[in-house]
Amino acid sequence: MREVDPDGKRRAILDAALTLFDRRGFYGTTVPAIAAEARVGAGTVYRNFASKEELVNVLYREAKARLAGFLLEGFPSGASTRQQFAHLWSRMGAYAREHGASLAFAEVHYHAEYLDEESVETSRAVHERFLEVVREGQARRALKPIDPEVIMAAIEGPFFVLVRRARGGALELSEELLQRAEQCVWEAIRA
Amino acid sequence: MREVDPDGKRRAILDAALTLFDRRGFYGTTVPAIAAEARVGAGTVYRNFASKEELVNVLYREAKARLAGFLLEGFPSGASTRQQFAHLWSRMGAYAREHGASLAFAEVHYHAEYLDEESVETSRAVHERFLEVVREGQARRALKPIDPEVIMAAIEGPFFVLVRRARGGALELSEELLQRAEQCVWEAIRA
DNA sequence: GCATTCGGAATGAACGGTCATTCATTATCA
DNA sequence: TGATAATGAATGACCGTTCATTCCGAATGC
Repeated sequence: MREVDPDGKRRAILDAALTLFDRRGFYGTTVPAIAAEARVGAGTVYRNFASKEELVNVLYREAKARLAGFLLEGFPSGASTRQQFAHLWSRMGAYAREHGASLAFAEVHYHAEYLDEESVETSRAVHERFLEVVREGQARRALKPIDPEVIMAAIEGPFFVLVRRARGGALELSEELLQRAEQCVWEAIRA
Repeated sequence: MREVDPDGKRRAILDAALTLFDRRGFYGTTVPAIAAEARVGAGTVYRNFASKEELVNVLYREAKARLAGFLLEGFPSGASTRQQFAHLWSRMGAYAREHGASLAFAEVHYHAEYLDEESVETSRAVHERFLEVVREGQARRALKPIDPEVIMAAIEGPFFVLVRRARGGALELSEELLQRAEQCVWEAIRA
């Protein structure tokens, strides 16, 4: 089979788009700007993606899937809920450090109107996967027996606020800070 | 003194802008669209605001100030930290219900590049005001003696996630849900 | 080995449309 | 009637997208 995109132009376009969408949002980013950042001609963007909308959707699904894959990598299915939570939290921290822009992108574009059905479905599926982890923790009586959405919000929420403030330069996402936060969040969700 | 803007056109423009910025963001909203939504001519927008940028900044500062004022209205300075927290949480819920768009606007535009120095300063000052409340709770040994930013994130974060999901139609911001969440958050931050 | 041919990849100037903003004109009212 | 408020068509810039053209490496013929 012939290799697709041997020069990695498609990849370069996706990376450039991520950088710019992260900085100025979907409407604030122009296709010529993406092309320039990727060092390709404007036409090349349209050789790889049907439209600016398709581009942002491909990027969104990729960001969501990559995040979910990263968090669940090495997930200790057999371990205690406390240990499972520690795993997820630590992976979240690592992901924020390594792929900050991608993380912010996956989070902030939640339910934007340019997201198509497939993207919304991807988002829903990823969310559902983590709800299952929460439900399992509840079944073991390790987590509070309340609406799983509240548990999810108690985990995601503080994390995203800290990541955002860190990306804005207001604080450093140090190991210690994340560990303090982990302790708080665990006390919020534990049964 | 002559009354300024007796027809409330400035107000109408601000309200229209909030509706549209909330729906499609800053770059996704056009000035003619704001004018149409406010039922004024496009030129009238420029009679009241120097530019689209000034308009969004005025709106942002107004949203931030209104939110802070609302939360601190009737704040029980003499009460226990637990009661102070209950007050803030309940006001947050009321604000989300009454001014959802304004709340989302004040939150999501955090550190957008079209915000000017004055807006950033307003944001910083409001944040600082709430940090002080946290520090007082820590001084009384009612809250965990950790970085106040973590405490703030533990409060704000879950709340904003729930509000966002509720606005997206994924769940209802019921009184019961908010009370469960309040209990979780309190356990996260209490000493 | 070298010249030639070939076809998809890449390009960026050009296009129709829309943007933020202006301003000549009209409407309003003290 | 004069001063101010309001208007919306006009403007120049820039948008997303197209497509005639160029580029480039593999295949072919000699």
